[in-house]
Amino acid sequence: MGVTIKDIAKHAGVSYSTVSKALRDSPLVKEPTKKKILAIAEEIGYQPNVAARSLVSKKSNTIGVIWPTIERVAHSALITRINQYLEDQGYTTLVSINRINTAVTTFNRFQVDAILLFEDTHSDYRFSSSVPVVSYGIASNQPEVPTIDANRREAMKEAVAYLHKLGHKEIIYIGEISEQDPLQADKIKGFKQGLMENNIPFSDEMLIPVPELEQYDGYIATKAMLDKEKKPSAIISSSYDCTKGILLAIKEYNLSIPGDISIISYDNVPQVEKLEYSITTVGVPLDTIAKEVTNILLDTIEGKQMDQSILLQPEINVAKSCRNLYS
Amino acid sequence: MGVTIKDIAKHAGVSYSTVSKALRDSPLVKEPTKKKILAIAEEIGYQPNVAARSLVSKKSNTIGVIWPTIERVAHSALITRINQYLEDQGYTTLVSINRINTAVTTFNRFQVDAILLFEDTHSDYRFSSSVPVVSYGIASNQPEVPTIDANRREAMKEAVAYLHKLGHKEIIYIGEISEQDPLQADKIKGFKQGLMENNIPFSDEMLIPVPELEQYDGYIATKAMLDKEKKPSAIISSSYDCTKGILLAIKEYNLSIPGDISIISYDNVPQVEKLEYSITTVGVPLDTIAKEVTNILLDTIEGKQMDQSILLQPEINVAKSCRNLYS
DNA sequence: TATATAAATAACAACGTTGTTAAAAAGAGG
DNA sequence: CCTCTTTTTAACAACGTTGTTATTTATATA
Repeated sequence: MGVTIKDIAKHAGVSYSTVSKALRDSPLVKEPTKKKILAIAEEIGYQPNVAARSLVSKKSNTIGVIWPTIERVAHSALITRINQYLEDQGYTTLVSINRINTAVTTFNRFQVDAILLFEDTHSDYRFSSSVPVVSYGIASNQPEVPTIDANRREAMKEAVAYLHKLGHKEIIYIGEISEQDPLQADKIKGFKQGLMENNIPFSDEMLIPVPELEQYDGYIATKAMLDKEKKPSAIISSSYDCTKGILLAIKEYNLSIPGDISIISYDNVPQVEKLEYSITTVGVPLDTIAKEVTNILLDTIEGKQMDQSILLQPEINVAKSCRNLYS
Repeated sequence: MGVTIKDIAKHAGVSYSTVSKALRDSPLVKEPTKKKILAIAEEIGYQPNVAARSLVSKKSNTIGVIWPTIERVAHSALITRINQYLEDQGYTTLVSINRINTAVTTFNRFQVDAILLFEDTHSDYRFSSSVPVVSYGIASNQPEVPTIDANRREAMKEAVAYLHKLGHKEIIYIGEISEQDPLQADKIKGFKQGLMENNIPFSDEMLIPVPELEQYDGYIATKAMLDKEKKPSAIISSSYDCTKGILLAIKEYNLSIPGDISIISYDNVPQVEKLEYSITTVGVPLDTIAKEVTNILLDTIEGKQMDQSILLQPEINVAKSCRNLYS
């Protein structure tokens, strides 16, 4: 085990420092020598030792992702995407599923170049990290940790405004009604604000709660809602999975979209393309978020000063699921 | 940035080698000195440098977990549990969500002490690793990689045998019918074998397919099944989530468990306790799997030779969801 | 009190790499 | 053919730690 540059050096009959330079493609070593060394390295299966390398270079080309709640599937698509972008930039991501403090400590020991923190709830922690930390989702309770997030509130406001522009007044919101989860709470705030700004009176029946944001929950909630005599003209769904369930329920009741009922879905994930209906969505495209987060991580590594808090602006992706009541 | 043992040494007025020993709680340094050094280390916020440490000790006290399919939630609970056990043993886990080959390379560079590989599908890869690899789920196509898994086939056989013992003959299986996914295919094999061994003739209608193993899928499939005139006397559900959906559908049809219909669920996760009904389950308890996997990893690290393939035997957890037709 | 022995601490090499500096080899100019 | 550059390669220190060996200090024995 453990082929080192010294082994390569022996095989090639050069000094190990020459090998090091050849492997890093330094101009300080002649082309033929470089070729030869590279070939030998390949042949004897050389793998650079990160420990040694980062010991001297103080860089590990690794980003630590803290994701304590893997059991909740919420961020997995985003993390996958970010991982890809970082890989393109020559970085490796490593995920820790431990408590925030433990994870920060681990990543500091490993001298990752930056830490990306996903947190779902406002938990009470406090850590010190010599490695820069960027938080996605909700503002960390460490004020010095910059945060990036999608502007959920704005998205919901836009959704309401869009529906109102099409003449909708009986709008309902299907989603998680939780004070605990600030991400969900924010959406509801946006919904209410949107109503207010468009002079639509709010009432509690406009909020249909679901226990979780899964397909199943959307399905059940929608069926219960459709069983009532008074049906809304439009539904705002608070997540893609929820939307899937809503669509199925609507189909089961033989209602047409957007003929009988309009629907706009939060989340801007590529999967919407695959749905049976062409669904209008609002939100920050997953890919945009991934790109932004990646860039911020890279900037942070390069020591660029950044804003403390970045809110990504949502986009409406108009499809055919909302009916214009005026036409 | 970067408090090192040399800094501690200066503060304490001792040599850095003494500090190293004190921090590792070596008997070679006097108790008062140790105390003092520890205090100073704490005070100035010392964090050992993994790079340096593992460079010399060739150990990182880290286990690399390869989990390329984070978007599928299947293994998350198990990974969480394993992570806990390993933490108790002084190990840190790091998860890579990259392709198997990339992940193996990364973990080799990082010199983790062992690699735990989760793979869902038979993919065609081949890697070389100087670090020992243990695979969970399906046998790796690298014969030298030991595999540990739950005996799904046996579990299903036991489920059928149990139901047969209670007098059931109209048994159906609700689950994913996929040739692609060897884990699911194995369950079905067990189901069929169980039928055969108990002289129950098999027919295709006994297999109710679901697109995925989610709650929603179980719900829909069960409803469709209950709409037919001929209802089974017992259902075998192939996952916990599926079971949740099945229960809801049954409830919606005002059928009683086990009065009208019996149910036994695969998966042996602690959450069953929280279900509305007391459900009989079959499978290897999640915790048992986690413990076994942890032990095998630790054994592997210590260089103990192990069997190439370990199949964990399932247990039946009898509750009140299966009716005895003879009584 | 001098000496042998044990205990505690210090010094140093090593791990595998990189960056800098020194040395050797090759070319250019007279 | 010798000197002066320039190119290429070699040598070496450093990164922060651990394990081994050497040195100092304290303790026990005669």
